[in-house]
Amino acid sequence: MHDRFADKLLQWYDSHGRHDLPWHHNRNAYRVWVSEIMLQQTQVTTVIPYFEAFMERFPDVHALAEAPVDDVLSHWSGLGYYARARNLQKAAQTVVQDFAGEFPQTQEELESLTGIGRSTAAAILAQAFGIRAAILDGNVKRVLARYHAIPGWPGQTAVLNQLWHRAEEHTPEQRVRDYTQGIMDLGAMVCTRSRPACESCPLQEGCTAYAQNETSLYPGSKPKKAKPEKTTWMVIIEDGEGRILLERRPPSGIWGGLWSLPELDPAYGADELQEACEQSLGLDCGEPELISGFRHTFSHYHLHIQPARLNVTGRANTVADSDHLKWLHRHEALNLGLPAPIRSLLTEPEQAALL
DNA sequence: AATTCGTGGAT
DNA sequence: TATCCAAGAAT
Repeated sequence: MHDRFADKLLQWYDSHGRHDLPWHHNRNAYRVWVSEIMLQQTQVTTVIPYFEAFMERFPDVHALAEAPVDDVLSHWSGLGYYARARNLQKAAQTVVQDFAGEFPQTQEELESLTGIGRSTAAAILAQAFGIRAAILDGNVKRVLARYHAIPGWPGQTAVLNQLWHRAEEHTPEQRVRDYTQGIMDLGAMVCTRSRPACESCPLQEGCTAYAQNETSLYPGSKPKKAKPEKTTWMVIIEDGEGRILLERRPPSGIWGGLWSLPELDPAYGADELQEACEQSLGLDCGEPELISGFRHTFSHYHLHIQPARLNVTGRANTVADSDHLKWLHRHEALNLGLPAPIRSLLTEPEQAALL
């Protein structure tokens, strides 16, 4: 079936699409792959500076495969969803070891690499190799849900299956690279979440939601749930030389593998922090100085962070440097993979308190 | 199928 | 200020 959808989209893309994003230059599978992983659930404007710095430090798959994991995480610090960074390096090592450093060119082999799912694999095939494959990211979901007036939330399997069917249907044999970029650009620039620019849309003629004047109904929104509230102490413990104690997070779970401040059970009162430091960390500390607390919001819960500063009075090395505990100067700590609010706390404690 | 996993832009 | 939700994947 000859699909006018793709023809109109491609014509629009030629004159109105984005042709000079950083990963469009020196295009190769590695750069396309890294950009696609960074762009998962993350806006383009946020990704650009991270992508530039990452490519400077890890210019190819070998550099990434050989790097210390802390170096990789530090380049991801602030970007969120840190499993992406850990998976990225694992996949780089797989590409080097199992694929002789060359990215595979089949959907199945790409999806075998951790962190690469159906849509990302298709994006790599199309963008890097010009192989026909259908993508279905947030932009495409929005465009297709409106064009075909597909009701329901795309998180539901039945809705998602319909969207995938339409995505496959519209993807052309020719110019898949431009088509793939073009449909994402259309979603980002014209078929936007709110107030879409339907008057300048090349697909207006066939769009069912537009014909019904109901673009705002598509795609269906996610059912909302109240986010639980959690609380924690975070302690900035300094030794006599002005070094701070940092603790590595467990490999899985929130902020997995990142370095953070030691946390103490919120059941402790402010007047029990010295005792808590002694019990949890084996450190003798002086009077705590409380910093204003603030709330950090994750995708699925709120965290009240109550920071406190304490100085070590006894011997700081009762806590030895290890794989999960380190004494570091502030500027050394800032070179690690730190969660955003902890980086903020260590950089501008008073500013962080205002968040 | 439903949860988990971050952060910040946009409104 | 609060809410939604981004170039999703793993479990």
